[in-house]
Amino acid sequence: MRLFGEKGYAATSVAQIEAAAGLSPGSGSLYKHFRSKEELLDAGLDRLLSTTSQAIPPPVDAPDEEALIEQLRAVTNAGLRRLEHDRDLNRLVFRGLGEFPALMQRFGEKEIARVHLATTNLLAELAGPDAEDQDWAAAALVLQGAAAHYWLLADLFGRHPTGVDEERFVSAAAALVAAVLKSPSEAVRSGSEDGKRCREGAKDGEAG
Amino acid sequence: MRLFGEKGYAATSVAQIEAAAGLSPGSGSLYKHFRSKEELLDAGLDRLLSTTSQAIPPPVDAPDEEALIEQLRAVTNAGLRRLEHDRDLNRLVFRGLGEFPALMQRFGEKEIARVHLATTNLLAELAGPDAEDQDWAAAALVLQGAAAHYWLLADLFGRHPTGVDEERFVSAAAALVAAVLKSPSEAVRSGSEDGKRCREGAKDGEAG
DNA sequence: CTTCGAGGAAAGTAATCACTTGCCAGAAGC
DNA sequence: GCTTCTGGCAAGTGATTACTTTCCTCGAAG
Repeated sequence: MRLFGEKGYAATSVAQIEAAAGLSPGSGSLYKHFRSKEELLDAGLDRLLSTTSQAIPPPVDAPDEEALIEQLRAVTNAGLRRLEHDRDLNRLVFRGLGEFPALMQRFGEKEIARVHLATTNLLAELAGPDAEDQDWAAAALVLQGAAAHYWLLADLFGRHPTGVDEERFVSAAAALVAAVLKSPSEAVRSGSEDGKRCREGAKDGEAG
Repeated sequence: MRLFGEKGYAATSVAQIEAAAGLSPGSGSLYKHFRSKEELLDAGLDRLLSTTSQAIPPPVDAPDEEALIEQLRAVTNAGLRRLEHDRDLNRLVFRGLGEFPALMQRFGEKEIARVHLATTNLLAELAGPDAEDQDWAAAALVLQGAAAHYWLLADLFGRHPTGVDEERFVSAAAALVAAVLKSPSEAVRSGSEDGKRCREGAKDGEAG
């Protein structure tokens, strides 16, 4: 999975996989364990999806602004660390999985939906019951999308090509979210009629 | 370039390229125009980088909140349209360019830096001179990162896997940015000592 | 009418690919 | 001790790869 993430599925040869696994490259020893290269990808993706990091500190209720921002910074940081922890999986999705729509679908349903739901719930809880009609699902998308994109570029280039370091990014993201949590605009509501369709379905306090 | 973006560089064969170009697949006719497959990628990337969309409506000064949010929505929308317009280029960077660090570097310096600078200037202008010490470079990263990630996932999956449509996303992103522009938090400043290093170097009003 | 060069096609070439076959060492079962 | 099974390796298999060589056509130049 590391090789698939680094160089893509098509560009990784079975011989290289065997060498990385301690087997003799070129010998078909890999086929004593998997019936094909694609089955190996399938099994590996299953394992990656089942071992993704889960827990994130649950939110506290009604903090002051200082604590709120610190909490948002912690959540964003945890998201970045999560992306780094599941590095192979994330790389794989963006680079090599384009030719396998079925596997892509699995990732989209299992992982993206899970993280997005958790982030949505977190924002809704942090905002409190006063702003229940806001489209926190869309706001969560902005936060986690920004984090994912920052990590992705930093991963692709070694460091983020703009030179903005992680601390500055995390601070800016936390400030943006904190601003809407404090003074929610009506524009969030006016975005769509069924904007509040995505509800708090899972009550477990995971996020990231 | 379209094939490279769709299936990746390694997974696209010269025969497929020839077929897509109207040549007879399998014949080496491509080599009458390019000396190698990699030189084709290089030349194609050059052409894509030189034909990226440029102009975005320049910002107006000191609008009220309604107009400000509408402007931010327009900018975010323009960013999404820009990503779609340069679809092949963006796909290529995230999927197939991992094996060519030199080409990656070219994209990072030319394109990412350019868009990021434009977005930073736009935010700084919209915020006005009262909030010049804020880290607009990092805030711009959040906005354009969120947009890029939204587009990327929507492109990979056909539509965004969370089900949040474009309008909701754009509204949420505009609301977030509008909130910090209205009531800037000091946390943006406290992120880093040299947070305001990235200044307004180019005065052309491009963004997206 | 001849010359010629640009560009396309057919047919190769060597390398690499995923994958298979045959063989064998060693541990386990009886 | 004999068999059996697991898992490793060397040596292939045909397919596909990027790329080359050779030949052909066609249109413009002289």
